[in-house]
Amino acid sequence: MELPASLSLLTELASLSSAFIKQADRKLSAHGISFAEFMVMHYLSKAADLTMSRTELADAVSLSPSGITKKLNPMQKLHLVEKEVNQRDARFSLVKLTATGVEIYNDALVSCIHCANDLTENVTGKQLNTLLEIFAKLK
Amino acid sequence: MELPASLSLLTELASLSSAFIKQADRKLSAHGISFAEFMVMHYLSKAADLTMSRTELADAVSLSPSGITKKLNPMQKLHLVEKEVNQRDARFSLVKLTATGVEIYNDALVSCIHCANDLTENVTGKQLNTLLEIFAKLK
DNA sequence: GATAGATGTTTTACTATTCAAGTATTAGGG
DNA sequence: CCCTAATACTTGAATAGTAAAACATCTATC
Repeated sequence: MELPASLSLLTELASLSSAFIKQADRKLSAHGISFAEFMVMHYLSKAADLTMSRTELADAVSLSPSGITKKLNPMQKLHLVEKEVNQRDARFSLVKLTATGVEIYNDALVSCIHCANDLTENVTGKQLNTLLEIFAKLK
Repeated sequence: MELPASLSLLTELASLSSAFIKQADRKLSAHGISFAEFMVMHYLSKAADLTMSRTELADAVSLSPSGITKKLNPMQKLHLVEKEVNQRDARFSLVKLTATGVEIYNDALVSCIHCANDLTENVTGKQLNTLLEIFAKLK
């Protein structure tokens, strides 16, 4: 029985991403952070004023509301990020990447780029771009 | 600062796979199974005699040795899979998809294919195959 | 054929994540 | 104004995963 390509995509995507994330985790452990924490800092580093709302951030890194709280708590204690309460509406709070956070992120970024290059060494730059284009349609 | 495509691939892969798996989980919950459990049954269903060694299976679904034990335990209680001890070497044990397991898997497969089709509706069949070819090189 | 080491699995302790319930704050209709 | 409802976040309980230690079984050497 022949299974559809869409299903293969789903299963291969799951398997590939799990392998890639494990590899990145291993590499980033040298910087004392997980891949998930790297992703938090990555999105913050690209945001205006290094600041995002918690819900935006939660969406970006695919975490639930409680998930983002629990992920950010230890990062605050390490002074990688800081919380800012919105003056107009105290329910909203903002998260900002600190100077320390920027520093650690930049170090980790170098490792993470190395890791990503290693993981993709068997495909050409053109193929990478093709992948990214198709990924954009899948969102 | 321009980030390399390899890094974008890593981050997009993580984000896409997380979204896809959550969608599949939602769909499969109607059958009382998680996507991870579906994947276990999926690999077993393709194996000769519906049987695999635990380590093969663990590798296939990207779980640690202890992870596969904990995943299989409840599935055995539900009689979806059964354990068979290897006669020659009692350290090795085999996992087999039961008749009940096959039945549940086939039902779930239909849902999962629907789900995969929905998730990939914005890309052409040709693009899907391109993705799969490049994924094969990334392994 | 005893014993040391290798190999596969399970248990234990810990981390990460989610859902549901609880808290805090704001907005809007009487 | 004040109460209700909506919104953002946090906490508590439960689930899923890992790593490391423990356990069981086999292999090979003396």
